[in-house]
Amino acid sequence: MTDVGESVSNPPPIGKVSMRQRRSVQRRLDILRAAMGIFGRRGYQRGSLIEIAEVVGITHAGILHHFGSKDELLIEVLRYRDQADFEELDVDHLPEGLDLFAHLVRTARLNATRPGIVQSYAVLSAESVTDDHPAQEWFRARFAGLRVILADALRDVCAEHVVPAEEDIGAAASVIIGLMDGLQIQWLLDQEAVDLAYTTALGINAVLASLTGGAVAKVE
Amino acid sequence: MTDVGESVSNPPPIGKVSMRQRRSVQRRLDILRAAMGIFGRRGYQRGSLIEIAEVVGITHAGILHHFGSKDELLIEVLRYRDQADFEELDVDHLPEGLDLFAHLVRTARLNATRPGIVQSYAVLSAESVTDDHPAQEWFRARFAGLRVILADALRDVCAEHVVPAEEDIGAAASVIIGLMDGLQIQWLLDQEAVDLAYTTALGINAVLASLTGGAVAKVE
DNA sequence: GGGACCTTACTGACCTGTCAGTAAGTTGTC
DNA sequence: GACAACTTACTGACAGGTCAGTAAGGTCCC
Repeated sequence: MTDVGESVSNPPPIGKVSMRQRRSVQRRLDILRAAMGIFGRRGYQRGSLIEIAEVVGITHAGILHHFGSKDELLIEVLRYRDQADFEELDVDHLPEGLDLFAHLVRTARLNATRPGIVQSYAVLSAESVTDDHPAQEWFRARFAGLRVILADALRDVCAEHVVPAEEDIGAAASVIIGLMDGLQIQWLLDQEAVDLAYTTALGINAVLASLTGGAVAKVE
Repeated sequence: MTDVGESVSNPPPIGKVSMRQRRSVQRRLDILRAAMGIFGRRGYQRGSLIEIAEVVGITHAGILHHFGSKDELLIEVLRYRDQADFEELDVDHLPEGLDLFAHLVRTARLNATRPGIVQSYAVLSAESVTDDHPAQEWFRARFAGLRVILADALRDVCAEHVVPAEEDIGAAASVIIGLMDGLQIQWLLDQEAVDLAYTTALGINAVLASLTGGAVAKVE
């Protein structure tokens, strides 16, 4: 599942900002954006600091000056991605209840316009399950958090109708996250064959309908 | 989606088999199994021929003698995995109609007992979307084939009830494949938090119910 | 049945390339 | 002049792949 915004601690600049500071912040952003692109296209393992550095126009040692190691850079990229999503979708907090699911479909629609970003997320999340991967804990926590958010929203939606068993709520949350992620991979491999937004909406609506006994309006 | 068996062309041995031939076949199998384990645990990129060779008890050059290159080894591993699934589930042809979906849930139950195999599939399929990945075409073809199989089965199931739009059949097929794959990643990251078989069944049933208007029995 | 001859299954040394990371020097801003 | 933001130059590890050589198996001829 690409992209559900999450608050990111970005300490606001206080007082005067020197030109040097501003340049440094800009460089870090440049590097993060480049890294996101390279990691997306090539994966974390194959994507090298040298490639990233070339995009930015510096040497790979310059990147290590800003981010201590490749692993740290990866974690920062993941954090940055969350924040960027938040801004792009122009929301400052996640919607609740049924609105959350409409938001997810909107996100899928947005994602269909940016394969690079989707790819970075899809590749990294799957890569993270390998032994000792630097992003493993990050993704574990992220999925756990997402499941809670989705479960809350599902409980909301169901409250007015039949209330399903708690285990079904949890399972349905996992299924929605899972189908979004799985569809992204199929879509990345064959964008002609899979309509990301349409299939995502169909899947989410199927889960919602089955949980509420069809008593809920379709999101789109 | 891990594992839907597919017929693999394994030419039957004709006439007498020399000891050398038998040993060679056995070695190839040893290597394939070891490679599957290493690629699963470490990914294709991180998993090295030297690691695989150590498991088998030969040198990495020995592996390259049997398989011309690391890329070729990967493709053979994928082929081998398909074949092994077929045998393990003891089916010689895929079931049709509603039975196919019951089969998918059974597969999920089996998969829950073998994280290594699931991991190899999940990691490799996601890795394959990166630029110039040696398994990209293989996975593209595999997903396309799966979508056709699932779409056929869905049409079967729906035939006795309402017949949905053709695009919804295709989307539903993608969703089922996607949710199985996506759930595997969540499960690999946190096997306590996700019940692979239960969530898979819930997802599949939700899609089936939504497509047929709830007029179909649940699979389990 | 014994030996010549070929093939297969390797090993071990080596080559080339690439990588992350480090240390020391340079430049420009505050 | 102090410090941040670099570059240049390098190291050490490790990767996949090549190649010559070796040991053993199998085949065929006498």
